[in-house]
Amino acid sequence: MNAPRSRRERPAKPALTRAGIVATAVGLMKAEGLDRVTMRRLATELDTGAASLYVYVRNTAELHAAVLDELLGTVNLRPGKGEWQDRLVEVLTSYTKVLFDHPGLAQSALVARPSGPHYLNLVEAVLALLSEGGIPPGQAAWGIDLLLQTATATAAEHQAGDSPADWDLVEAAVRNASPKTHPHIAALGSDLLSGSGPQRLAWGFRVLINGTRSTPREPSE
Amino acid sequence: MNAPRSRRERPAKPALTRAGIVATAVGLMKAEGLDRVTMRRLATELDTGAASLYVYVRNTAELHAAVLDELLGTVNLRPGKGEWQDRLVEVLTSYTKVLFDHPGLAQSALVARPSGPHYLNLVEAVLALLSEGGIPPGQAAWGIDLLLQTATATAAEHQAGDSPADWDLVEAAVRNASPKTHPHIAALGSDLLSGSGPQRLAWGFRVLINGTRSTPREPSE
DNA sequence: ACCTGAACACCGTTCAAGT
DNA sequence: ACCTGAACACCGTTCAAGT
Repeated sequence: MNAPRSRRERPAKPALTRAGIVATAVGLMKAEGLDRVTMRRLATELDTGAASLYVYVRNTAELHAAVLDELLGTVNLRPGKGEWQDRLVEVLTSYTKVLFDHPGLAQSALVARPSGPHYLNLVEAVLALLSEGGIPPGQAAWGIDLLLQTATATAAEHQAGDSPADWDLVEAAVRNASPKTHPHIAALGSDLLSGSGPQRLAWGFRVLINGTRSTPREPSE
Repeated sequence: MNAPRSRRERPAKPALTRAGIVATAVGLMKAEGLDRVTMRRLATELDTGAASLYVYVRNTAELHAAVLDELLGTVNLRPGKGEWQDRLVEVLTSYTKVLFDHPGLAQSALVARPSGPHYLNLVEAVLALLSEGGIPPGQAAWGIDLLLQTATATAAEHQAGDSPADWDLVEAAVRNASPKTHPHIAALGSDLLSGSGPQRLAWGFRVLINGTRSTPREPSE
């Protein structure tokens, strides 16, 4: 009890810093989801007014981007042993899972192009694996966007709606497709919706890896 | 002048119907963008209160989905002559362009799974082309998701931010990547960001078509 | 049945004024 | 320089009350 304290015992309001704001935002997001990470809600959490945050953060989009990069620090960039393709799928799956586990995060990754340090580490790790696999550099340079975009979009799609009602609609639409007007949909039927999420995603990554390897960029490009 | 009219000349407020609401929403979206298609704004346009719309529309997400399907009616499903791959890329590019031309639409397509009649027509057209190309049905059934998702995500990414500031950040991040810590990023350098949007997208579609053709689904799946 | 006004519970962002 | 309260201009959705 030797440190001097202010007269009244209070939760000790810490000085505002960008790092502190982002850290609080990450905590709030883990607790309540990204859509609750609003300027006003966050300000309340920090025991201040929303206006004060604008000294450290340009706007809500930038705040969400900072939260995203923080979370990307938890992606597993060092997969186990195995073929380079398997390890690549492992990294991409880890990335997808991080987005998937935090509703709203994938959405924000699609809208505001990530460029934080943890995102760069992810890009580097994926490029290293593509290089190890002998993918031509030009194709790797364009292919990585496709790989990360697919991961991000899959995460955004598969929990954004959240509501199974949407899925019921899709299922009904496929089932009710007339063989007259939509013969191919009718023929494939439930196979269009078959497979678990992870199964389809892993297959999708293989498709992209194989396609990137075998599809040259036009000479003029 | 023979039809009976109400005493005062007024802009003739039409009775509310779901079709009328959606049509007005489409007009509003074309004029001001999807983010202005709010319940309140739309109600003002229809000269009523926001609460009235809830008789015809479950919520904002459903309204946006209806607007999306309306717009999908303008996708070109009957491309010219040429190899099936080229025609497929043409259809997908048309779809991407429709989303791209209407800010916010792609976002909404990612969040609320489309299942309207025009969307089904698009799926049918793409499946027909994959079938014509001899893609095994099982691979086509899963591949179509990948194709449409890539189109949607690309549209969402490339105009959502809208701000070139985001891109400047990415560019700076790539340029400042140290060869020590990020050797592959440094080695590829500007090639990571090279190419026009349409060039990269067309290449991406080829990657997916080639990959879908050459990547079998696991027997157990 | 359909429509309405009012209410509840929120938003992002700016700005003049204070310390 | 940093922080604040108040204001401006909005949101989605629900509900009791009217026609």
